[in-house]
Amino acid sequence: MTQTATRSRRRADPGFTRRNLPLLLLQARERVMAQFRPFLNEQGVTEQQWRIVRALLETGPLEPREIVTLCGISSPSLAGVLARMEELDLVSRERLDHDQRRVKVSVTPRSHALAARMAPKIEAAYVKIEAQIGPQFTRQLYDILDQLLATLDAPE
Amino acid sequence: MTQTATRSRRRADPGFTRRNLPLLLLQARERVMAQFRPFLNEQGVTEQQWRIVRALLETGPLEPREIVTLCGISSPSLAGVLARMEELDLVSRERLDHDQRRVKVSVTPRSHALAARMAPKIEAAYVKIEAQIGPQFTRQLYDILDQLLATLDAPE
DNA sequence: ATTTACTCGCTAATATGTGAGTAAGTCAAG
DNA sequence: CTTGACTTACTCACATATTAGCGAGTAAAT
Repeated sequence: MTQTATRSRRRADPGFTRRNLPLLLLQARERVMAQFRPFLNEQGVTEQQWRIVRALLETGPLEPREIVTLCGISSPSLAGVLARMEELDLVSRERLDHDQRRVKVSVTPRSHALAARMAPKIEAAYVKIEAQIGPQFTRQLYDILDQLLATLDAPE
Repeated sequence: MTQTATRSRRRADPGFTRRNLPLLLLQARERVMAQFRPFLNEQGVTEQQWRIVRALLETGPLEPREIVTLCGISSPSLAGVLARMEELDLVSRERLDHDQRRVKVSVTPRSHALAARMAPKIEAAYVKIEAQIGPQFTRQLYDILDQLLATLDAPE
């Protein structure tokens, strides 16, 4: 009976030999994000909006194409996100003179003010996280992620 | 002038001292997922559907509450996902007799067949990934993620 | 038996992700 | 100068995420 059950389970269940890596990365991100989410909600910004504001502050004005690759937001999503952010006066958009296809996205005073309110809390959360997992482990984590990203670049 | 520019930039830009960890984890997951996505599309299943099928096959029938924590899908999302999966005959749902609030979600022959078609390609993709990043690095990656998840468990 | 607190799955409204496709703009070849 | 390949941002249809809240069901305390 046990034999039959085992046999039929084996026939039906492919029996995965590897753990679910995308799921592990998803859960890891969620755990980290949970440390920051309260501050985002407090300030009334979404994760995507904050990612874009932070990228613009660090890099200067960007074009949608660049935001897509830098922030990991798909082009169709970005269209709506930027429209809402412009409505909220978090960014401004303007066409480039020499190439009417392209757009320049810039920060506004309002997003500067937002970042000024957010930054201390974000920094404090990072300090707390690093204290929990240890400085050596923190370095390892960043190193591993950098190496993974460097190795698996071209989707093919 | 440069001084003025610098001064005004400093006033506006909080100057983040930490790299964007959630973004790094997001990008890492996306790079890995890109190795599997073609197979999912080929078989006509979404990422969430496949995560659920795989969890059910590995663990046996589950209740929605358990799927939420195991698969990292929020309860509101899961309602729609399960409804569509039931429509596609990928899972079956039934109320528990002794507690009418609860539901048991089970796999169907169709999802068994799906998994049988998927498993070899998934396994091959893992082999390819591990070959690219090396076996030692692979272990480090899983270890780091496990430790991170073990350390940052309770959101508070 | 009834109130009370709680659990569970679900709905509603809005924002974002995914896959396919499109219109306008640019540019090089004919 | 015009055609055709290409780029860029965008739209559309649908699936999922997020936040809040709801209604039925359960169980413990009255």
